[in-house]
Amino acid sequence: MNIYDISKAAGVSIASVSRVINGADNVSEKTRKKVMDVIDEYGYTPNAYARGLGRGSMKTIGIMCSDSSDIYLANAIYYLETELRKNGYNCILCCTGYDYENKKASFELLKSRQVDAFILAGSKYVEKDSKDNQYIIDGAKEHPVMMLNGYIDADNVYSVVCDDKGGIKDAFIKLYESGARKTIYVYSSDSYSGSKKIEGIKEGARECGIPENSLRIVKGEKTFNGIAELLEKEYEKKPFDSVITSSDTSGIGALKFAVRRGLRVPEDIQIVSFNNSKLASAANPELTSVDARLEESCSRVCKLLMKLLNPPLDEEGNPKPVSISKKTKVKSKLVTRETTRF
Amino acid sequence: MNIYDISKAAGVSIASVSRVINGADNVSEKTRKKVMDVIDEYGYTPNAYARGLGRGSMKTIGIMCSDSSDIYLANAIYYLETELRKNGYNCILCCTGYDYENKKASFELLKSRQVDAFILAGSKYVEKDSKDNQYIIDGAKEHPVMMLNGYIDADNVYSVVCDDKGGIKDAFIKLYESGARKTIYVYSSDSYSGSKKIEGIKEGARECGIPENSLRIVKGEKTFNGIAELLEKEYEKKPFDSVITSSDTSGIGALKFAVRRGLRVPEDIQIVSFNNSKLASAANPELTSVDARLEESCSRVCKLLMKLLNPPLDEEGNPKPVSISKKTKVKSKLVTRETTRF
DNA sequence: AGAAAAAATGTAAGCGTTTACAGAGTGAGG
DNA sequence: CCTCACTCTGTAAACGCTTACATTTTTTCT
Repeated sequence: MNIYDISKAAGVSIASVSRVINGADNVSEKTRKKVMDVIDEYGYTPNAYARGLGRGSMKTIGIMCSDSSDIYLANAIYYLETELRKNGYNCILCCTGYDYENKKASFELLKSRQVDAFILAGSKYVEKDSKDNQYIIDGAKEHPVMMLNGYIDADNVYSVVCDDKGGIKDAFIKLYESGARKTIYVYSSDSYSGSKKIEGIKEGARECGIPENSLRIVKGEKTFNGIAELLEKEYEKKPFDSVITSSDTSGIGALKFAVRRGLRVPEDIQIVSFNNSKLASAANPELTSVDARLEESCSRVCKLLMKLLNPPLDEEGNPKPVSISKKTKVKSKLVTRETTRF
Repeated sequence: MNIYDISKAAGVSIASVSRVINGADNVSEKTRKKVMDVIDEYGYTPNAYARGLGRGSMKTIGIMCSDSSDIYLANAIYYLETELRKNGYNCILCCTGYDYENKKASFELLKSRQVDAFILAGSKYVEKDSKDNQYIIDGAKEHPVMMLNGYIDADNVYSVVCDDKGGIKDAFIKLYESGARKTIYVYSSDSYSGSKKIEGIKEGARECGIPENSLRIVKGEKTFNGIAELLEKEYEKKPFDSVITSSDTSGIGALKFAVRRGLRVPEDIQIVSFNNSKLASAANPELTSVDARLEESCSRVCKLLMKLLNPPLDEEGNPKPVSISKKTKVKSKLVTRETTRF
């Protein structure tokens, strides 16, 4: 059932059918009705490839994320997909894993799918070796790239990032004010936001008058037990009275450590995690967590993207140049629950 | 940069270029090299629409799920997407929500994207009014529909379901054997698997010699607090000594109830949840949970799909008819942790 | 060396749309 | 009644690929 079938059945030309299904305004009511009747009867759905070929845009966004089963990213995908679909765009999802080659291959793949734009969700798309970001920079020459919680300085690459640094800094200071003097920071991945968080810790310490060399910053495997065991070892070395973690998953790990060690939370040890995902409120006791304002961030990403892809037109029908800042920062917010004394 | 540009630059015909990029074996090494060199130099990516148009398949699977931020579904999406991509297929994701009209609209949308098949992930796609499944049944006439944890009896609709009934039944019996005599079952959605689980409870009770009318089965909102408050009310009415929940989210709710009420787990009250997602092991104490074997189920879905879409060929190159059972059941498995005495 | 078979390559016709442009129909104004 | 302007409709050429079929080149066999 294609446009020819419909045109034949309705006794009009394919151009008229095309006009009707695209809601053009230069079609007579009579024709519109004839066509619609036939479509309703036979249940025709236009072929999106042919459309894409014909008009050069598929109204499709490629979303890359390392692992959609990560609670944080799963939420991001949900927000992004829902919002984009409202705007008439569909999403092709690629779970790329963490490996550079795979990430690059996924990008190419989405390119072949002629996506109108890319969204790189999560902070894993900024490689340490900046040469390895080249494929993104090149890709951006054709289609805009939006980075959620990542940042690369390049043409046509835009970022929406959470204020990781500020969020962590606030947490550190709050802990200090509530009496914590021996805080340990646990993180599990080196990434754009990862380094910002470490900056936050350092800044917080500075403001509290803690010398940087007495700061404890450790890296562990991003699993509940991985973190719990890491903290166990660290505690053996030297006890601490509070933990800040770079994710809720690690926060849960910290909690498990405390339980196993028989430490009371928050009396003996305070914990602040990051993201404020479902895990934070699922925990027992519930985790105090820095809310990364994911929904807000995703909504910004979509809004910027729509502006870029459908720029407003001037009187003559030419797209007006839009000025969009390359980096949008979303303020994080500390959500106080049961694992802290403040 | 299209196939003509490449063919010109390489001094061969577009057919040869096409053969090279599709890895056909009837190309001379010389030609292949010429073409590959040009492609490497200019960085050509074939246009997937044109390909789809040309060969009638886009190698794309449409995945529908109600809410990709649900931990269970997020995992499913990850497993499905990863596996399908390994087989050369891409996924278009649609988060449809729970509303019938939206689900139907999403299905149509994927149809217009000419997906080669549909995967309906989660048990929310079997409507109560069976008329409302018609769009799926009709759609299946064109492209196979795979249901993950749902079942509709129709041509070209295939199901992979977890043995919900058996899993819940086992949990019930285990609880009984460990001394539980007043078990309450909490669920939060009516769906295909939802009704199977209730059957499981009833069967378990029967085997333990508990009369069906003394069985407590209650329905609540699928949030931590929603479930906790529901149980609080139920406990006021009449205490119970064990809870089975239809999801880990509800299991966490049950745990919150116990904590607030000051009940010791598992001494005063035992809890068994369902799915064995990350939430179950994040909980404190960790939840005993029925593992729905999601990874196994997803892998089955993909394998079946690949068989359907790429049936083996006989000597003459015609597709051999494959016989695929309409319903594959995956055995669930009880994972014992800290919220039960067994 | 020549014929036949096999392999490599090229040509051209689709695939189902969109859209510029041309053409037909309608109504108003002179 | 003719012309002009306007609205509506149709024709045909893209869009970038795949692939059946025809043609050319190479290899094999006698």
